[in-house]
Amino acid sequence: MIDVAVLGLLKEQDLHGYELRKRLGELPGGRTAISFGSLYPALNRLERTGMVKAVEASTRTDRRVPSSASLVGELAAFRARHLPATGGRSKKVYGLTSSGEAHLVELLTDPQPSDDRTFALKVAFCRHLTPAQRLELFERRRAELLARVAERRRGPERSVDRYLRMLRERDDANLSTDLAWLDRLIADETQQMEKHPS
Amino acid sequence: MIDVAVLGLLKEQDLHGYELRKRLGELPGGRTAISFGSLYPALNRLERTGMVKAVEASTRTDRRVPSSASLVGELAAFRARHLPATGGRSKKVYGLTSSGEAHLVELLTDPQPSDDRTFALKVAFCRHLTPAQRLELFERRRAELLARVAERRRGPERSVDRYLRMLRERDDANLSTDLAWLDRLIADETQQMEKHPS
DNA sequence: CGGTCTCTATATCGATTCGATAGGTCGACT
DNA sequence: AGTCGACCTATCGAATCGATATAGAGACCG
Repeated sequence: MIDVAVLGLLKEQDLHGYELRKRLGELPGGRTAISFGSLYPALNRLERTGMVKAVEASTRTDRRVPSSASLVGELAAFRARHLPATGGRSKKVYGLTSSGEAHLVELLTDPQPSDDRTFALKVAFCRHLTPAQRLELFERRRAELLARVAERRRGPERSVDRYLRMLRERDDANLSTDLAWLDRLIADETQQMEKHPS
Repeated sequence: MIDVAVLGLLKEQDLHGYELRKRLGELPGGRTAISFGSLYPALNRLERTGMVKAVEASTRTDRRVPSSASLVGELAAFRARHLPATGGRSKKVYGLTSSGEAHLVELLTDPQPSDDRTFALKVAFCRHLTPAQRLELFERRRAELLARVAERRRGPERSVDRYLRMLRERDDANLSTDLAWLDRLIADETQQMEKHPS
């Protein structure tokens, strides 16, 4: 769901559509980029349901420190800091409402299994969860992956086709990698909880 | 694209919608399953454009050897072989036309970059290509993955957030796995071409 | 015998998402 | 002077999904 992405990004900072899409494409998790054809309708929907509201196009929209950006980027940032409301069409800057903030946590802790893209997004914003909620998220994903492994084992069927066999091998390898990665996440989180017990 | 999947499956055997979807879910490549809401409109579209046509609900629709199927499956296969037109609603069995066959090869050799799901489908049916066409498919994919690696290196940005860092690590691991897998495919294919030069 | 469950099978609905495209402003390079 | 690319919002048609309706047949159960 695109909602997780939008609410997660707005949680940290008010943004307008174009910038929202750019940051979405930048964050890891493999192919997170979405099209404007999805984004703008989604923003309208979220505004209609009160999760998000348009804020005044504030001076100082951009708070990022342009640490090692390109020359063009630095110039753009300079302009954004000193010459409000320049460049392009008038921006419509969106901000998260309190009910939007609540909805984000709901989406992040939603127990129904997420597909790969959605899970990646959840991890990307899981810093807004409690350690216990994070552990639950990771454990649920682990269970789901183990179910996939089991399901695959049920029907090996020994394909006659070379390429189908190769595809299966690739799936196995990626599943193993993902499981090992998840185990590392879970171990780290457990350790954190032991060091700082609530 | 769903077309690759449908045409690829029909290339080997005439099938009806329900069975088509079942087999699609069975073949490897991770989450290849599609919904009926996609399949039936797609079948209508393909029929309208002459890629596919409804054939008579022949006796002997099922030619699969029920080698190690479940008991239920064997019974169903037996029935399918001996009692035509039993079970469920009347089937509409689709077959590939010659122009559909040509379109399949076109889709399989289409040089524009495919997303992960589509690439998996292409590999699943690449046995219908010539060795040279297969090599091209694999090499193009390899180039695309290398481009992703390069793009990622351009903006490391050293996230402050632990979970974003972990996501990036996971992406790196999966990319490496995929590249190694692809190299194996390419090496095997090259070897095959040397052994059996055309 | 009836009840109801699962499997087979086709089909459609509304909502979501995508890809392409069309606007429109501005500065930079040629 | 012209055009190129960045920024920025927006919409359209088509593709796809998930849920749901409909329906026949056998299986399981008391």
